[in-house]
This record gives sequence, structure tokens and C-alpha cells, in this order.
Amino acid sequence: MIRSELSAVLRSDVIEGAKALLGATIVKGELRAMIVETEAYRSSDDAASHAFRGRTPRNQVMFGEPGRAYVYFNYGVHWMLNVTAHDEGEAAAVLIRAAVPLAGLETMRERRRGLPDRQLLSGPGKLTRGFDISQAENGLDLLSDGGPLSIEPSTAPLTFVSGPRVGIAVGKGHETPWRFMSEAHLEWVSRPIA
DNA sequence: AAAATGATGCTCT
DNA sequence: GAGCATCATTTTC
Repeated sequence: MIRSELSAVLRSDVIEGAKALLGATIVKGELRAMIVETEAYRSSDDAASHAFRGRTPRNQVMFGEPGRAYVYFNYGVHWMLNVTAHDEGEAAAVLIRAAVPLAGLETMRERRRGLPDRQLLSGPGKLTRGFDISQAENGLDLLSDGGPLSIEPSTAPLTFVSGPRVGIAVGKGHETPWRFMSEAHLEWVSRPIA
């Protein structure tokens, strides 16, 4: 897959976008990692989505162009990295939940002393800590070549499994199976399938 | 092995 | 003032 194809998928359907991002590579300087777990969040029809209640200062980048970084702070502790989807004005985003480190392992290990490699990026908060992603990266175009933070599309589609999204209360969209994981990398994922 | 808890702060009502 | 798209540590079976 090339960048323009990934861009088109994200623009048309956030669910397909979440699947297409499996196997893609996150690049930030010398750091590289392959995405193996994602979740799709839609708009007015998805009570679990930040965009459900309309545009706010926090979620405004979800309403902008697809393929941008939507980064927000959660639980007073963690930054979360999302990739925006759907056309301008129609908000949706894919939460990046876990990745397999490919390059820059030394830096990631230093940032997370004592963790085995499999758990360096096995969770949305851990991933942003390993990559040092925070407020500064919010709104960046992830599909432009050579940007400070970018995503390289996967070369071939990965076989995946799906399940309910993590941390969603009953009645708020817990029943939709919009969490996707690479079947070959379940050991690198944030938590086992339910 | 699983469940409970505390850390810690921003966003929206 | 309540509620979070979490994580690591501690406590309990």
C-alpha cells in the first residue's frame, strides 16, 4: 500500500482505516515501530467517541483533514495517539494502542527501564511514552514524507482478529467489535482478547 | 492469577 | 465536580 491509498481509506471509512493501519510503521527520528493494535472511534453514532457530543477545543483536529495526529491527555497520566479519519467536518479517529519496536530500542528501553521488549509499546500510554509523543505532536500531518512524526503504510495487509474496545462502559458502545489486532503479534498487544 | 487501588490533571457540565 | 479510549503496584484468593 502506498501513502495515497492509505489516505483514501482513512478518508472513506474509519473502520477500514483502523484495519489498514495494522502493519504500518510509526516513524519519529530514529525510532520506528510496527502498529499491531488499533481501535476505531466514529462520530455522532458512537457514544464512546470524543466527537459524539460535537466539536470542542480538545477534539477539533478530529473534525479537520484525515491522516493527522490527534493527541490528547487522559487519566491525568497518559497521552493517547490517534490518526484522524473521514472528510473534513465529519469527525472520526483511530486510536493506536500497541506496536512492535523496530529501531531505536535502546532509547525506548532507557525511557522504560526494566520492561521486556514485548511490553515497551504494548498499550496506548506506553506507546506515547516510548516515542515521547505529547501535546506538541497534536495536529501533525502523519502522511507527509519526512515529517517530525509520520506513518509509512504496510506493504501487505495483515491477518487480524477483532474484539470489543477497551475501557468502554456498558451502553456506550462496548458491544461494537472495533478493536483490531494483528493475529501474528498477539504477544505484543496491550491485553489479551476478551 | 486476578482484583483493587492510587497516581494525577484536563475537559466538559 | 465528575468522569475519563491507562498503568504499575499492592493486595487478595
